[in-house]
Amino acid sequence: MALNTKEQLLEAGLSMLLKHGYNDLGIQALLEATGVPKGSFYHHFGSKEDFALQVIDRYMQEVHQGLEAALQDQTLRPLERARRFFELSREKYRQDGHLGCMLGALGQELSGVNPTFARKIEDCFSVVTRHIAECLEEARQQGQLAPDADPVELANLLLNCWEGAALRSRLLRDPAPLDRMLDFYFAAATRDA
Amino acid sequence: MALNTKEQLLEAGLSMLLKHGYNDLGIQALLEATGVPKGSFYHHFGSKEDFALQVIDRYMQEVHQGLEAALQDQTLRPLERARRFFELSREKYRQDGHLGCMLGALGQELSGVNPTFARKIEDCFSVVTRHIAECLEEARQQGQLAPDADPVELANLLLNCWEGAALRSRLLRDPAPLDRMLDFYFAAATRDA
DNA sequence: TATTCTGAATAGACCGGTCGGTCTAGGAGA
DNA sequence: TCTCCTAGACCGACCGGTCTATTCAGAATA
Repeated sequence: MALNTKEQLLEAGLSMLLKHGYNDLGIQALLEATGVPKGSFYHHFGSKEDFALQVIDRYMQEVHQGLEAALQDQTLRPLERARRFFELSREKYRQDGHLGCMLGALGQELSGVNPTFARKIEDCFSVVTRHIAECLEEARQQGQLAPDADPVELANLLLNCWEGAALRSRLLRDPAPLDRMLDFYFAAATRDA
Repeated sequence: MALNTKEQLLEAGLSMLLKHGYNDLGIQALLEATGVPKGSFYHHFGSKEDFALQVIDRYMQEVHQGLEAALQDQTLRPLERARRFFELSREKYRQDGHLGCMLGALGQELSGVNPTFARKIEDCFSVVTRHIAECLEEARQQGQLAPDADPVELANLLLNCWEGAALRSRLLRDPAPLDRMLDFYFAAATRDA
């Protein structure tokens, strides 16, 4: 039951961290929600911080699944693949109750004070943008983007604006800002192809 | 000294809330930083939440100053006025140590759990977008934007993307994402004027 | 196969410290 | 004197984390 318990904690951590953030999530609440005793928690995790970092790793596993599902889809042209990734993310947010992106939430909450989390989350973002940038480079080569477009900068732009839209979507519990942002971005990026 | 004490608390609250967020900011730390005894705090504020809400009000006073300084500047064309507002904000972020926007930070941290803050912060955002939208409408009338452009939607887009860039800027302690976002947005919005 | 051993995992009482918040007393200006 | 404000001791609750006892599956031994 060892792996099972750890999995259970990480799984609950995904939803509880997304909703409560880091500081408002008590270990005790997590244990009550999962029925796991405290001793088990500190057997599997060195600290609350260690736990949260592992939850982020798990979150990134899901992100990578999304990236793979969208960016490897050979039935789509490159730009549509990139957009598909964010549409898949939007669907995940919907399933989670329109609470937006955990990376954005934890990044805002913790990066003012905790450099470990700031670096961790920035690393996650930069991994994602790297994948998106590769996809956008393909789009550029296929003429979907202007020949002088900068895929890395465009990818960062896309992700950053997405995170802003995700915040607004979290405030309003409404996915509309996400779609509006994608419409605007892809219209703008495509226009001078 | 009554007003003075309250002012002092709000002033310290501005910087401490921006850096620490809500849950990581202890009343005690605030009192030690200001030299104010606990009794005074609870004389002026009903609770920690009440205090934070008033800090947000104070933050919005500064935002309104920025809005006024930028959007009323008759030496600039409307679109340049809008951009100026965000450039003023960027300078404020710089002074505060590149910690981004307090509304975005508190919005992400608290909106999952606390509807009072979610509503409050969404209200702040919608007030700002309303001003920006008026300015963009003027731009549309003057031919700086396409005749069929939707100023309200464009204003929301602008603010949301800005908040995303502010998060990234906070993570990296670097204003570059803010400027990149403005460049992209205004190039895109202007292109088909 | 039966028995012993062992280390991982479970279980929760318990710890000091800190949390937000209350209370009462004193001081200052009207 | 009366009202506002300062002042800080004090409160119970809860925080993250430690500690020790116990359980239990499976390897080792015979």
